[in-house]
Amino acid sequence: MSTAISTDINASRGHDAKRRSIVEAAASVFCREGFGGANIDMIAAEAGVSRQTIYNHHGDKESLFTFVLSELTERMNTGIFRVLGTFPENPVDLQAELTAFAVRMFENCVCNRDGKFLRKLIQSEGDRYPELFATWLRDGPARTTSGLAARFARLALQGLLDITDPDVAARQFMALVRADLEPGLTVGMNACGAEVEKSAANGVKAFLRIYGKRHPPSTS
Amino acid sequence: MSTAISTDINASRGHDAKRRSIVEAAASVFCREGFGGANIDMIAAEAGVSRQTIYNHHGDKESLFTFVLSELTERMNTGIFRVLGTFPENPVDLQAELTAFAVRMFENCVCNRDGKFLRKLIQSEGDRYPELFATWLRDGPARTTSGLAARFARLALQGLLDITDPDVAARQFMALVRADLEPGLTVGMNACGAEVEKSAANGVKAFLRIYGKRHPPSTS
DNA sequence: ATATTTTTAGACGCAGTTGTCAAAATCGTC
DNA sequence: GACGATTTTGACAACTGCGTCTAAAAATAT
Repeated sequence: MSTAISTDINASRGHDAKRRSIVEAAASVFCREGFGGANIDMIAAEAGVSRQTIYNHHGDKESLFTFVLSELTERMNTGIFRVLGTFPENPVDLQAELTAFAVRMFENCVCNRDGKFLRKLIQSEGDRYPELFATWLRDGPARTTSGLAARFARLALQGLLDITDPDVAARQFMALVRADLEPGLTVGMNACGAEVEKSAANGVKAFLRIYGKRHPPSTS
Repeated sequence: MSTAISTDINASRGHDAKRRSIVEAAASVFCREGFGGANIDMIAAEAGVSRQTIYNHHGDKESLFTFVLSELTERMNTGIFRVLGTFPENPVDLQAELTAFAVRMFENCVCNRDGKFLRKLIQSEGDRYPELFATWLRDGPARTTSGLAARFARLALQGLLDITDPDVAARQFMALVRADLEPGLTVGMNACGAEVEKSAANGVKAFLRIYGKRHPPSTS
């Protein structure tokens, strides 16, 4: 029994290393060349394994592709929810903390390697795999929006924001903090740090002009 | 001379009809399959012409692709600037007119067939053709933003808006009116009329809470 | 050290694609 | 109806890529 377990664990050392490098390489090549343009030899070369190993692990090109897609989706989602957990719950400087939150969201989810790959793969091949696409949509953006909405609702209850529809507010928040990065984001470019911070700052400022509590009119 | 000209013109009747149908079909197939996945036979079949005709017109697959891309870019840009010309200059109901403007922009540029195709082609193959991509970026989104910014600046001068940076305002306008349509737009779906109007209305309302003139505080 | 599993390398058949060619068919015009 | 231009058809060679197979090599477990 214990032997069987240790066998499993040990066998998966180099094994899983190859598995991972295959996924990385496949993501990169599929992303660069599209599903139709990618070929297994490229992926094998980039992964540093033989072509046969890829076939051993994943059967065929299509299976490899769907595996890569679901892998990236899962990774991305865990990242998103980890960052969602850092949403300012009891802010003292709402503007600064929302901006920092937005920057975290970008750097860890939207603008990193996985985010770029996933975005492009969904964009270019989403039609071909409706199930994977639906999964991504349901577990990713949809839950992100509602998670964000819930947190904005909480802030509204605390009297820090003036929100009627939290879902709309959440979508507008995402749209605003990325406004300055378009159309680069749409097109696969990854924004660098300074741009991200500027865009986030602009976006949050605008967001607070929409939903921030109006200062009671001082008798000036 | 006149014969030569008339020959040219007449010869180009069915000729240009085929030219157009080739471009349409190529756009559709490239968009669906990616450059690598598309093949000339598909395009020929969808265009209702023979494969040879495509080679006669465009030389090879790559030339056809770049031709399609520049054709779509040009079409899209003329559409955008036509709509930009309908921006409300002397609005009586700013919110309603901006909303209608946003809807026009979507229905004529972003959400129509060409818009969807161009977006997807730029997304998936933009890296491969840096020149075409740069042209698109420079003549399309960049000029759209600055054209929009100029018009917002005019409204600000008229005292109808309270804007400091018109470029930021323009980008935020675009981002807000499409906020409810994400991530569908990113992913190639075309929104239907009702969704577009709702999203535009929400976006414009938010935009005016950012940049609308504050009503002078009434002594309530 | 040995047995077992995994990986590699190379060759292979097969199917699909590209781009070319020449002859036949079609179209528009006079 | 005859003419010139365009399009179609079908065949072609060269190439590429997928997926399979086998024997050798390497890694791993016992």
